[in-house]
Amino acid sequence: MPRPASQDLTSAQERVARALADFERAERPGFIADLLKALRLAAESSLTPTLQKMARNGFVDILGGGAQGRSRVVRLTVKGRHALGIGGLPLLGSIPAGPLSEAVAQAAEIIEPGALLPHRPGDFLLRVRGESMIGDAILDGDLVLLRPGVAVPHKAIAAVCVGDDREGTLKRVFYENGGERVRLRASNPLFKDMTVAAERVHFAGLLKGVLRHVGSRK
Amino acid sequence: MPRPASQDLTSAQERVARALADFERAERPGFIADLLKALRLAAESSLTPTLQKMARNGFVDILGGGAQGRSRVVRLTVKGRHALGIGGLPLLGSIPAGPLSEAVAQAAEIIEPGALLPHRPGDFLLRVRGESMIGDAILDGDLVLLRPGVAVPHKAIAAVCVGDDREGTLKRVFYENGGERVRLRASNPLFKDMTVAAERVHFAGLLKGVLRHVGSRK
DNA sequence: TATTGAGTCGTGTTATTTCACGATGCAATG
DNA sequence: CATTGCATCGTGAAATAACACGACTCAATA
Repeated sequence: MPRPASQDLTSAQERVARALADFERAERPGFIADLLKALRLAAESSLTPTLQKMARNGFVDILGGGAQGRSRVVRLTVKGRHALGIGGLPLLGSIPAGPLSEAVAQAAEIIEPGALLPHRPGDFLLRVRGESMIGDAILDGDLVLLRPGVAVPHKAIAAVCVGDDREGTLKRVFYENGGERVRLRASNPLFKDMTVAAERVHFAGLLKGVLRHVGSRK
Repeated sequence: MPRPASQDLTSAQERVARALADFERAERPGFIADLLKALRLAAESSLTPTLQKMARNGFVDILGGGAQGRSRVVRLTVKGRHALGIGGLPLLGSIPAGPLSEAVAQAAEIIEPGALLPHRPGDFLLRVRGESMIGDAILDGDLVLLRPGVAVPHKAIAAVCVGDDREGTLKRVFYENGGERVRLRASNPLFKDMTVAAERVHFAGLLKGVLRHVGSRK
């Protein structure tokens, strides 16, 4: 076997990385002591040099430490997870024709689950009821990500409440008369436009994303 | 101020929780020593009782420890993040009419970012090109979550490759002649159906989800 | 007013960890 | 065959963290 390049993991490094992946799956921090047990290593000094090499190559982060007695915690980086072929969702350029692992290696991007739908604090989800936005490819049962407290641009889709209406609906927003009046349009042609005074309209949130589960979950 | 119920955080507990949230945002593990510094507490014994109460009430997890010299790492639980009103996306029952915090408190569910689109190892994303699935509310530029290696049910949508075609497309799949032939239908009526022998069809993945970003990301 | 509990601080003990050093076996390379 | 790098193991010393204890303040209650 040729000596692996610094982009790859040596066999021992891969063993360490897999153990770290197990820790991550169990949502446990990667304490050195636990890692030692999982790898059945006798002494901490058997692990540290390997770990330091992995950290130098960017496969893991070593947090804490720096002084004697101060515990370290090891974590896989995105690069480390990628090197194992796990974690994150590969965003492929085209439908994979050959073996999957090959396609994953060519993945244009690896997207972490948490980054799938970028959101800020304050954002919220709403489950869409009814077919009123079917023309904008939003179906009954879809989840929509809404952002309150931001300006709703002309022609954008937002969750709006009119007057004392508590329920509210998704509508495409058009400003008319220099902003005095607001036209609300459902994208289903069966629904008619509604035009109301701007002060009677309350924007609950601007549409930032759409999410749909197909088939049974998981 | 009345003594808070065990479901709420006392002021000191909230301070600790906010510090932990900061750590989480910075993707740093919650070492006791770092926590002490962030809270400007003089001694570790000032923090431990508070932490233990929070752990008993399910706001934080204390990992590690158990023996002298073995470091602990503290992490906010989902309940803890919820108590701070941060983290996770609240799935609301209806559009919030009043103040947002009230609506969030009534949230039917708090969804962690990683659980938004449930996926298994091996799943991958593909960016949809073209308007061929517009009738199924999948637009140009949407991301679709595909699961390879599972059976494609009748009438389900899947990424398919026919023959030597490498590109592949999203199609709705119908089995005919007892499974001998497969009819592939784009949901855009401008595209015609295609019927091919089952052995010439390769399913790259079964559609499990659709994801759309609206407007600029972030 | 007395009581209760939370939060804070300090001290001492003890177990554990990190760190630094050297030594060995092994595989692949030149 | 000698060299190089990796992985493993052992030892010793220094430093630190957890743990347990008691004491104090402060607020809200009964």
